[in-house]
Amino acid sequence: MEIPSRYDPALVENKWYDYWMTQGFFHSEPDDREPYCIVIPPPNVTGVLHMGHMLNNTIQDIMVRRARMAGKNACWVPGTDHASIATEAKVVAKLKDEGIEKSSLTREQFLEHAWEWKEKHGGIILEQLKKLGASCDWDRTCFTMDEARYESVIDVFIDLHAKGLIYRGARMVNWDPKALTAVSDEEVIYKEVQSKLYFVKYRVEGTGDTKSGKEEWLTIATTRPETILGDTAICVHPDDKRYSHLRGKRVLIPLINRSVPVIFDEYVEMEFGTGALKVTPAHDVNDYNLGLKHNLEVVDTFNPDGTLSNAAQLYIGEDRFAVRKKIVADLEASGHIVKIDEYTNKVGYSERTDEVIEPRISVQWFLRMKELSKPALEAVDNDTVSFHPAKYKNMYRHWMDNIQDWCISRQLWWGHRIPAWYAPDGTVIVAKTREEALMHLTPNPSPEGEGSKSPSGDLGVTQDPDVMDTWFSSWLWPISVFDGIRHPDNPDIKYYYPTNDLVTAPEIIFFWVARMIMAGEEYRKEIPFHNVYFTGIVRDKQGRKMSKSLGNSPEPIQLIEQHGADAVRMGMLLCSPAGNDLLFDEGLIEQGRNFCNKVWNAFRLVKGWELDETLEQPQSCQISVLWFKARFAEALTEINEQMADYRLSEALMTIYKLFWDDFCAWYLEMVKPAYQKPIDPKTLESTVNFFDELMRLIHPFLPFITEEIWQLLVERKEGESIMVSQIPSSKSQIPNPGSRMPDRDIMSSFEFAKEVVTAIRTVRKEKNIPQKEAIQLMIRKTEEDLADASFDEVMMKLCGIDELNYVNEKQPEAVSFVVKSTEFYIPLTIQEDPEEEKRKLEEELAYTHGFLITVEKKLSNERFVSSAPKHVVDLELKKRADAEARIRVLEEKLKGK
RNA sequence: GGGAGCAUAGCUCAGCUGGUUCAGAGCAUCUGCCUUACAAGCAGAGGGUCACAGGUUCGAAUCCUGUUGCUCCCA
Repeated sequence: MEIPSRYDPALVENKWYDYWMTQGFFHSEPDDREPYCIVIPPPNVTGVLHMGHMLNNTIQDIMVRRARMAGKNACWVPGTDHASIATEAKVVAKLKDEGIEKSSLTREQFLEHAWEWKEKHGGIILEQLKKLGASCDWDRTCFTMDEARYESVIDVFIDLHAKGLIYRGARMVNWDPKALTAVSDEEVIYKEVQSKLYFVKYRVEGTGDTKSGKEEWLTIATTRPETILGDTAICVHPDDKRYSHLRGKRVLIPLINRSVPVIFDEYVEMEFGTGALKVTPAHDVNDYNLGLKHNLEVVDTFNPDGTLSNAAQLYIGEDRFAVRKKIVADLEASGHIVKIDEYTNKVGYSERTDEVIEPRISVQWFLRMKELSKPALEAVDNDTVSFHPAKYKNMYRHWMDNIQDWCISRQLWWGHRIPAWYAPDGTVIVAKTREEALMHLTPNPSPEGEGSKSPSGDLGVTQDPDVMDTWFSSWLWPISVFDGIRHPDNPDIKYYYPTNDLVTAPEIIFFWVARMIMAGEEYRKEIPFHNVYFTGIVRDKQGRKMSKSLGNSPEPIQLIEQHGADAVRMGMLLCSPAGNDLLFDEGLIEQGRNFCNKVWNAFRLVKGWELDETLEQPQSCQISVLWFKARFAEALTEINEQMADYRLSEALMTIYKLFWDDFCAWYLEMVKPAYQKPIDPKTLESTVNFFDELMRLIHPFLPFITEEIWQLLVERKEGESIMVSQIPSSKSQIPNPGSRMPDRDIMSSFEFAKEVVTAIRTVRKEKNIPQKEAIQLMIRKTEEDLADASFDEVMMKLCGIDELNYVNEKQPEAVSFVVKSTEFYIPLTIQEDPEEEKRKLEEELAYTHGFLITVEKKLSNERFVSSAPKHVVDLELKKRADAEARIRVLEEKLKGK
């Protein structure tokens, strides 16, 4: 036998991926078939493949491959995302390593470096996805900043501005002092940190400043003493008796002695701290709102990079966290610190740079969300877009109901530049090009007034230096990959849009999913996809999120190299119940690998059979074929239902059991010829067909091994491939022609035979009868149990029975057992222990009696009989009859002991 | 602080609008086997008051209420 007993994925995976590529199987063009389309959640150009990608893309690949094999025109569009902040940070860091400061470069020079970086690193993940087997249409690969996508984003900005949905305004934004840009609410991650609560006292103005006057102090509690210099009020609750005497009074800010008013507002929690809150409108969102309400002064004490500004008066130019330490020391020295408590609070961090976010007032561009969110909310509410699992609908609705305007500008260079132009007089024009902007500014522009070279022509007009939030390009993705913004009627967008399924992580339901639905409704008047499948987060065995910093994430490519892509795909899926987080364990990949090996060895067995054309098909094989056909059809229905419900891991488990248990452990053992004996043509043909069907069923999950075996199973022509073959369907199932038995009867009849086989195996084991030693079996039927001999030959084969007889009498010199209400005897010379036998029988009898009692209890309950549905009552009646029959058999058997 | 969800075997999870011998699956564990496809295997076995306390019902893992514990989202 030249086929090795262990499957080696390294030998086959690249071979078949190359074959699929050269055959062009991944590419799709519109035609008259039904389309099936998925757009990939574009990975960052900064990223490398991590476990989350592996899971996410395995799922997409399974769905695309199934659709393709179901005869649909399947198209999976890949691409990458420019990741504005992350990429810019990487490029800045890289330049710094080379001794180049970003500030020393012009915008154009910097972007050259950025593009260079993107060309070098941007495609890494896509290349890695190929190792996983991803059947993306690589000819359609997109990038959020390539020409078509870039222009689409600009067009949309201009359009939404024209519609009055985009506006510019001063707001408190989440400022990232490291990246020097605003970020959206969604990009702030709140982390619990151990910090301190400082109790600081402020002197009430007009007390203690004359010799006679008694000093009076007001103590506040704060976690951010460095912002004290920006305080413009102290706020207390109007009902707070402790402070009611301070109405109309002012207090002095420590160290700088600025006088600020004491204000009263119900916003303050009396129980927290001292009940007195310092108000710093420039540096806290809530304080900002309080400031608006009470018309407070705004003193911005920070520079954009998080150092203190001139307005702070003290510590100018020093970092905010250094100042925190210093000011506490100074306050302590000046006697303003009352006490310092340990305190746990939540602090916002930038998702991209992990820097502590500084709330800051600045002028930004915003997108008004109320109007856009309405149709998008409806689409999910009425299941035009279905979420899987559906529990995310609640979360979605809640967010959409409380939606805030979207801050879409970022103070960065890498990205889609905001198409807004400023004239020296402050006029703002949104236009696609400088020329267009100039046309708006000067009704009759001079013909030579082009470009920045002629200041007289452009009147000193400058373009907004900022770019747009990365998600402002991602939200167009399902449309823009088909160029449907610029060319709304092109054949691709008309054919593929709306797409079918989106597979993504729940973490970006607002960042991305919700906004894509909005963009779809706005620009196509149609949803972008019918279904959204939310995968779980990949965690380690201890439930920790996998991350680079923890070092608890395996290197995916290494896993693939070690165990094969099929095994990795299977391992990931086995631990990913729909919508739940998955606790990844390399042991699961081993399970996947073991399964591949099982498939491989089953193939070795079948391939090794020698055919004898002259042989008749034995009855045992005939019935075995009929049984497996029925079992396969049953499993297929189950798998189809599970797939339709997006329960992929369950579908895979059904497949696992179908192949391993039903096909290998039972069917192959049933039809397997004796050692070195040939097989008959009918059985071989059926078995090869089963194998073929099983491979096609498994292929979307394990693309490589199934292709390898499918190609070796029978002679294939060049250009043939399992990935473009038909997936088994209930329609393709031929109802068993040679049998008079319906499938259901074959199945139940086999279940009975299985029980008998198991019982005989137990007897063999208990009585120490070696496998080689043949035994006799006698069956004593009862009237209740209609004789069914269809699997007798199968039983004989599986249990090493050389003689099988039906009898009417009890057999004295034999081991006996009961299945359902049929008695079986195996004649034995060995003496068995009558006491032990009796005990067992009594035990079983007691159990059956107990069971009968519970059934009779139900049946004697009139309210049960009258109110339960008929089929439930009938079932109880049948249970009673079965139990009674069994009791009769057992009792009779016991009498003889 | 506001909202959502979860709690079933050692682990990860199924268990639909209450009703099959309903308490399940896979893994892990234990016991036998190197039985000629596979020890990455084969044949068996054990293991759970369905978080806790009430309630509704002829009947509750399933529906309701409360308690406890955990997770996520928003502020």
